[in-house]
Amino acid sequence: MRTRNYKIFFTFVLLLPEKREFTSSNLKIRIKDIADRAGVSTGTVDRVIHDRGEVSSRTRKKVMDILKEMKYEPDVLASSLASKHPLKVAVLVPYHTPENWFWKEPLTGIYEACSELNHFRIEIKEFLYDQFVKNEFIENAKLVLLDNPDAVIAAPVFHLETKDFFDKCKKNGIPFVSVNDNIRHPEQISYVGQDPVRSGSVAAQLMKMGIQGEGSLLVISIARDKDNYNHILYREKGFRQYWENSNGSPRPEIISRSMSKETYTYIKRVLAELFDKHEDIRGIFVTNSRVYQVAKFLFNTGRKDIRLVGYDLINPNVKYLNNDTIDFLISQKPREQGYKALMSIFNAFKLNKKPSPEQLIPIDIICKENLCCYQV
Amino acid sequence: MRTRNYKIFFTFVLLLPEKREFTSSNLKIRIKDIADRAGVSTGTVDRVIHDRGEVSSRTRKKVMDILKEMKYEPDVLASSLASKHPLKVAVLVPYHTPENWFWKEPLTGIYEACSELNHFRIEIKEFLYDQFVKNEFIENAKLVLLDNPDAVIAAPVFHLETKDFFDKCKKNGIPFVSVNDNIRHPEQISYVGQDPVRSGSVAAQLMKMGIQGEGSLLVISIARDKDNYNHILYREKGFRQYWENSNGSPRPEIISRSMSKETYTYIKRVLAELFDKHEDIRGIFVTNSRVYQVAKFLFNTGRKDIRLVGYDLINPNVKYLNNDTIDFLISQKPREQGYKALMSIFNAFKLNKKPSPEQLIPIDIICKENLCCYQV
DNA sequence: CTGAAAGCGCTTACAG
DNA sequence: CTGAAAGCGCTTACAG
Repeated sequence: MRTRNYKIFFTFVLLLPEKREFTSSNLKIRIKDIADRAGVSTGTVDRVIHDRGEVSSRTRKKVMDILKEMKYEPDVLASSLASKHPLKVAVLVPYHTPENWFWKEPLTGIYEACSELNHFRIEIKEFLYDQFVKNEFIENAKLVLLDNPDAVIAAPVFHLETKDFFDKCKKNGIPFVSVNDNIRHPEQISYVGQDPVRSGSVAAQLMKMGIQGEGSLLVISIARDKDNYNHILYREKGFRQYWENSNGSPRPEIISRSMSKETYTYIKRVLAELFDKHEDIRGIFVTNSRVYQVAKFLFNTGRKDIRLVGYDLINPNVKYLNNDTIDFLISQKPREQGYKALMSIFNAFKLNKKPSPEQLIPIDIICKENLCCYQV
Repeated sequence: MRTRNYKIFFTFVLLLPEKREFTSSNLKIRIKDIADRAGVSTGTVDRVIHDRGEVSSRTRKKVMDILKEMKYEPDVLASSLASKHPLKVAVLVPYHTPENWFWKEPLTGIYEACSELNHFRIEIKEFLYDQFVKNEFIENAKLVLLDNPDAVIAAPVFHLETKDFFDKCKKNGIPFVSVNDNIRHPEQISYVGQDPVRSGSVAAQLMKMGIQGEGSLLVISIARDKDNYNHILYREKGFRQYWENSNGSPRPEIISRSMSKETYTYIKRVLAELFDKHEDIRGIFVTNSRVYQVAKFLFNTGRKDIRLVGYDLINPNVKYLNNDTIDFLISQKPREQGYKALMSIFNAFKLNKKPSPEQLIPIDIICKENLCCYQV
């Protein structure tokens, strides 16, 4: 008689100086056990488990029932070891450049997760598009579908087109995870990203710490198209909400201004006008990563008295954080997003664990002093 | 002829709209390949790899050489599947109570990691001691050694005694990871925790944002014994360093005061005296989790104008963060510490990956608005 | 539609 | 000190 492995599980005894130990108990249920019980072969059980077809509906039903009854859980190790097919994951995100490497981070996170899951065979295929060119998105989305991956990770930069793409994934039976922005597709297995409204409130609280007393605040949104706009709107909303909810303290005047061009000359002119018009500006909240443009203006004009808060640890921002022009940056942790997205897919496929539908990333506050810990 | 699996590896081609794919290439090296090459059996290779003895030094040498030459990497899946012995990890940390649950978190992190590594057989055994009772530490340290685990995770609350314990681990060939506090034992495989000096500087920058202009700052250290003292000293050092390095801006006077009793009556009296003596106090930095005691004082005396920064997301602190008495808390992320500690051990044992000797945890800044993201 | 057998890469008694 | 063989739990052709 062979020795069987025991299933390990936790006993949570939390009496004080007590020890807690893993306790071995009930035998692990194997495919063989299911097969014996159902009076079929392991091959058949495998077919049922993986829905490979070629099983009579009667047998199928019987096996399914026993599977449930005995609470079968697959052994990922054995399964991966025996399987010849790797898990193919397609990643559909904007590409990055040395100047704008924000979108490099989710990829890095994905590869990080991948290397932790080294032993399970996972294949990543990248489909990268220009974040400002809708057609490139559409083109790449098509390629993804042609490639027929097991799962998809996508950043829904273009909302309508992404919805369309997700619909098609659904039709082809390909599960998908949305990162960084949430279009709330009913079939997405998870959203991994920040709560933009909340991050606006965080910005507001940081601002409040820095300004004390009266004065007005500027909310600057710099974006050359409306497609990436959702985040911006939500962030501003959160920023305003904060002041509305904080009773007692003096409420500053909040002036919103959006700019449709990203050139410094343009931004500089608009800012100069704003400062002329409003002499009591105490702080500026920039609703996305373009905060460095505003920082440049403040730095060049020697306005050290203005509090400045914005988003993302991209290089130009870091530079102005280090010379004290930007006070705080809020990180979207794009790397963590990628990491968690891939992990969710792995868990869903290999461990049959459904990820929680909304995986909110913490809103990290970065200042000059703690910056080093976040730059790996 | 059987079909061989190919080893998967990354090609990092970062040209722009290019796709990046996993490319299959060189065959994975198996024990069998090594055995063939060395003219021995797989059993012998296994003995060499795991240093199980019973191998002639000649054979051993030959196999070792080939192992290196062919860059053999074990297949964890197969190895775990075949192995009967679980990885036994002993955890030596203070126990927690409902009021003081800081030390619950590393355990939670460890179990989190454990459940991610579900399929590999890992057994955790807890050895918990009263953080204020040296003898309990010593007693539990002995028990750990008796238990003869494969690896140890320990929080070096009592420095000398921990050194002694680590020495014994070394002698018994048990690798150990130090969490939360670093006694820099030359043999520890890793330290997982924060940089306390740096966290003091972060506190200082947050303080600076909030105070503008002149005034003095209080640094309060509340600890009833000297054993946990290292952190406190380093944090204060970082706090002072910040002002020394920040030129230009007005430098506040910094008044340090340590309290050896934790009772509110005592703390209240001392604080009242300090406020009497120094009328221009603008902010208080409390160097550990006892910040709630100071918050209580400020709250009771209606001093809403004082900036307050301290450590750790324990319940009483969270309460005062939520009512705006504490402005910022710095989190030591004890859960993440536990998580990383266990992962390091797993990597070291199963994947032969040496962890980096110092794994610094980011210094997270928590305020009322982003608190929710950090409370899981 | 179903089963028997070989195989994934490693570890483990067992025999010598 | 060494090797041959069985086994970990699953998947995969192949034969019927």
